[in-house]
Amino acid sequence: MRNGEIAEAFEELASLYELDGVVVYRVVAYRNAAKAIREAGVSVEEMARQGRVEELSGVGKTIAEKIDALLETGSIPAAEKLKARIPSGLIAVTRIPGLGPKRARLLYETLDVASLDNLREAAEQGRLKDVPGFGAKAEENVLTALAAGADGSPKTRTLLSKALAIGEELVGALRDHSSALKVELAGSARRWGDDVKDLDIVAASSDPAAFVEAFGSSPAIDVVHSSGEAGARAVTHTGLPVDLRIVPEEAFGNLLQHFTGSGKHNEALRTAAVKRGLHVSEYGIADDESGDSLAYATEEEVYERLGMQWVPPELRENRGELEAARAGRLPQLIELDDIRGDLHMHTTASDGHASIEEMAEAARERGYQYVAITDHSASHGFGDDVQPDELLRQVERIRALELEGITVLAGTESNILLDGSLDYEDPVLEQLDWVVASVHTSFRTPEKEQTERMMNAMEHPLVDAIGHPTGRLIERRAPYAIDIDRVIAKAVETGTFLEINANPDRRDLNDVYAKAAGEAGVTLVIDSDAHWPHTLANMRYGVATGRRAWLTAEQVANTRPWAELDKLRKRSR
DNA sequence: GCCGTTTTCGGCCCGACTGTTTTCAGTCG
Repeated sequence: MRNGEIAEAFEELASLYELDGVVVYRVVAYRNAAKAIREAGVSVEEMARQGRVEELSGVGKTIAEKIDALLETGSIPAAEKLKARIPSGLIAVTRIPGLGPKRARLLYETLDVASLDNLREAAEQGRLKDVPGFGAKAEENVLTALAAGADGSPKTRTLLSKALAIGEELVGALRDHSSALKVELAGSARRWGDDVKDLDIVAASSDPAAFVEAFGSSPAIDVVHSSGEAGARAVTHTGLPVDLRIVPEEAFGNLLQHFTGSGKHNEALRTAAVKRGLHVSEYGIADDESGDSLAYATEEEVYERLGMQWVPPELRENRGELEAARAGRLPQLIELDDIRGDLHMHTTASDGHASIEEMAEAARERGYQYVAITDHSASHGFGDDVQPDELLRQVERIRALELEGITVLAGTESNILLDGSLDYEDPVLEQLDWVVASVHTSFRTPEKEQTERMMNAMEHPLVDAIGHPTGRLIERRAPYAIDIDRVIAKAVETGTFLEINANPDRRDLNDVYAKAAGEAGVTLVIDSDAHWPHTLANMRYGVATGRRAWLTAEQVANTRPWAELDKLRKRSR
């Protein structure tokens, strides 16, 4: 069973217990365990088999036993028992704004509301407003939410690249406002997560009223729901919620820290601070001993006051960054400027939209020293295939190029066939400078075969890197079934690089797997997979994933000049 | 239910808002 599926079972269990009314800390414990399982980076099923799940922070004896039961029988006995008493349809009811577990439970007990359909009926018949603690307003809010399309599913998220396009535009315009003192994008966008629920903008302004007014009349903003001197809540034309918060400049550091999150990072940071008699909020840090509360203008000062290094936003997920920051041992994270070349891109020979020269020139303008042209291969289909003779002609053209200031490498993104072999013969591959191997077919192959397919490909002496190793498309397609631990181990053993594909729809390897790979000693490459000259700029999403994976420049091959990278790969061993 | 620079028991972040209330519980971020 995959980590995500195990995590989901515990999230459901937490919701059921919450509806049952157990002490909140038990619910929190199950949710924390679910998060730890989801982000484990290695197979939790495998850990369970080895009796090691309690090594995960947040998993103790009780939850370990429940994991065992889940893996053995396919369900958690406690959850089955609860479902006999509490309809699981109530979980959807708790996702209606304004309704939480307590109120959903009350509706179940008084009105027999066990699903969203029941809820709609009760509200339409005017029965909701007579329940103690409810009123006309509550009933109206439920009907409004249902009419607006609330369907009890978790909130929709927006791909980071789409959210950033809007957020950077908004922030840029607000910085130009005459009253702007400080303006920053916060929240998960600042942490460079895969996707975001909303945009958080924090600001200091000499004239908050005028500033909020300017925000509300930005071209990207559709409706402003509420606004005042402290900020505003609005929605863009694309339906993305945006929160603007304003504080005095002297507390800007506290506000930025608070709204950058993550929630889990802040929670852990505050819990640790309380033990030292310090209380952290978005307004300042209160000290039990002196009795006063101090505000800080910068985040650096906030973290310093709490006795630790400033934590880069990409690391703020409560994955060990607080311990590292206290010990002064945060890694020196890779930066976009460290990248020397891009080793995965397409041209019109396959499904790209520009020539070799256009791609190379755009890369040179970005300051790169080298690029590899890696068009799709012989079995690719969709009319985008490149047959061996065509590839060899492309190699000749590349060798004959006369471009100043950039090295163009002849490469391929060769399909990994079902048996793990590539779709070019070795004599063809030997003519190339760089080989990326990727899975583009048979996504639904069972895990064992899919894993062995990829491991076989890594055994090939000419395969330099595996492209987008899990095949996921964020929000659109789940990763194919693959045992990532075995893939990582094989990458270490064979000296094959694993790619972080920087396409913002992919970001594959993801942060969790890339961190596991880095820790195991895998060398990674970060590539744009560009199909146009301008999408070479997607590199920043890959570097962000690398930063979220705690990677240093040292661990990423293409931070080196080509001659050095060349010596690092398996064919030079 | 988990966990330990205060602890193997007794805690477990902080603040704002809403709607229903005579002082606050529940929800949300």
